[in-house]
Amino acid sequence: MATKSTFAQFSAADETRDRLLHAAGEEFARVGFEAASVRAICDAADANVSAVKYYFGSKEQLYLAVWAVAAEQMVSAEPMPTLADADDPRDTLRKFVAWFMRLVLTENESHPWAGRLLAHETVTPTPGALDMFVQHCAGPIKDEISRIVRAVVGRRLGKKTHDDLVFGVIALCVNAKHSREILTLLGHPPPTTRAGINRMAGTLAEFAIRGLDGFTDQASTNGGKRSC
Amino acid sequence: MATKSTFAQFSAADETRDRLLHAAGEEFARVGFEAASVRAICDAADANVSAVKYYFGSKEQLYLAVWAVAAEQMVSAEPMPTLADADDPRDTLRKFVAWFMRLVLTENESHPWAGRLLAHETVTPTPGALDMFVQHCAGPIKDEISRIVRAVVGRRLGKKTHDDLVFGVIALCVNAKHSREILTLLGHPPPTTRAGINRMAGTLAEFAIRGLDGFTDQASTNGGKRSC
DNA sequence: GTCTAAATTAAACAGTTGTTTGACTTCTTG
DNA sequence: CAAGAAGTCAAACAACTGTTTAATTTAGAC
Repeated sequence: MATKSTFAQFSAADETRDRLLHAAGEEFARVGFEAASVRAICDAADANVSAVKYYFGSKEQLYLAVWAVAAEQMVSAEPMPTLADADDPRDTLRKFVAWFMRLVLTENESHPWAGRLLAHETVTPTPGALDMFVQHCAGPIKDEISRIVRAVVGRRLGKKTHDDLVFGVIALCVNAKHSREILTLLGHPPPTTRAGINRMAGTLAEFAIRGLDGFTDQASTNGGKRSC
Repeated sequence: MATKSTFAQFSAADETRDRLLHAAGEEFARVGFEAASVRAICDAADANVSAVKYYFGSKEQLYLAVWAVAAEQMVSAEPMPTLADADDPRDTLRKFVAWFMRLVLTENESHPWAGRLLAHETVTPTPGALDMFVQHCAGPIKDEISRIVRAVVGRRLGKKTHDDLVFGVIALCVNAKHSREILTLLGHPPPTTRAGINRMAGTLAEFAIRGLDGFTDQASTNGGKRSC
């Protein structure tokens, strides 16, 4: 197979495929899997209705293809901060919270679909999609937060308590995205600019650090109350 | 109008209406407004398809009627703890977090639909429904948490910082419900028993109290670092 | 028993859904 | 140039959507 012609062939084929994938990403992100219409997607992609069968097999497989792209886009955005042995775990937590909130709240072209795809999945799970996301994205994030929390606290806690704190930190990071509509109606719309997100992340990181301080060895010896 | 006959007449009429309302609540909560089928609801209610027009006018008005019932069920469950001047605000926060998490995580017959209706609305808002919920349920809860946070911190903070902390506390309370699917896949399913919820609430309340302590007058004078 | 209003019913309406078919054009390869 | 694969297309499929119609049954009032 000649390189030029092969490239041209695949380029022509993949061009329609890519338009389809992009239009599907927009639509699935906007309204979710069920409510998205194959016809609307094909119209937006300037393709025939039967193109989705030709390139992906079915609406469901197109959806999974979109998810694969979205998850890939998400992990290949800004790299996740990790805790090195020499680091101050509190500083790492500050960096991590800021990174996480930027990842979740920023709506740019680097990962335009993941946030809303995930929102739809949490309410209306589709077999396969959520599992893939958890394994590739949520799992590693949770594991790193778990390490950081362990380092900040400085001692082993009961598993339930430890996990509650880990998911508490996660809650602080994702809630603004998750409850965006309600927060807006309550007069506190989430920030969208990088500066605004960083400011909010700073406040919540301090909140989390002080919260975790309540579970250090020191703090536990006087019943969790501050002694000063 | 004779009381007996009137009662019988209205009872007969409202019986079908109530069956419809109940079946609709189940279905709307399960799959959301768009995905719910009028025919499926009527089948479950043992009623004719045209009954929803006869009793409610349209699918949308039936949905709003379900929402009205769900919101009413929610506010008339366990009463919300409020902060009295003489109370220790930290104790009130502990009680409030426990109450809030029970309200959100408990799945009983007192408010079987509200949680999932709200979950669908946050992702796919329906004009009217979310506004009504925010005004009747979310608003009062946020206002009370705002008062409690103000009392715990013991001083006026900047509006943004204050609101961030308020919604941080809310995030801790609602995340387990909100992210239930993901938490389960991550091996940390939210508690369902009253005891389990109260235990988790205890951990998160201490986390929140210590977190807020970082924003007291005392703490701010030494740059947010603990001096002991 | 008659009259009337309330309640219920089956059937049809005009759309939309995802999927499929078979003919048609485009392009690469021999 | 000719064979054939790759891609595209309009049209139809059966199933479903919310809504509406008009006929029918039910039940209480006089």
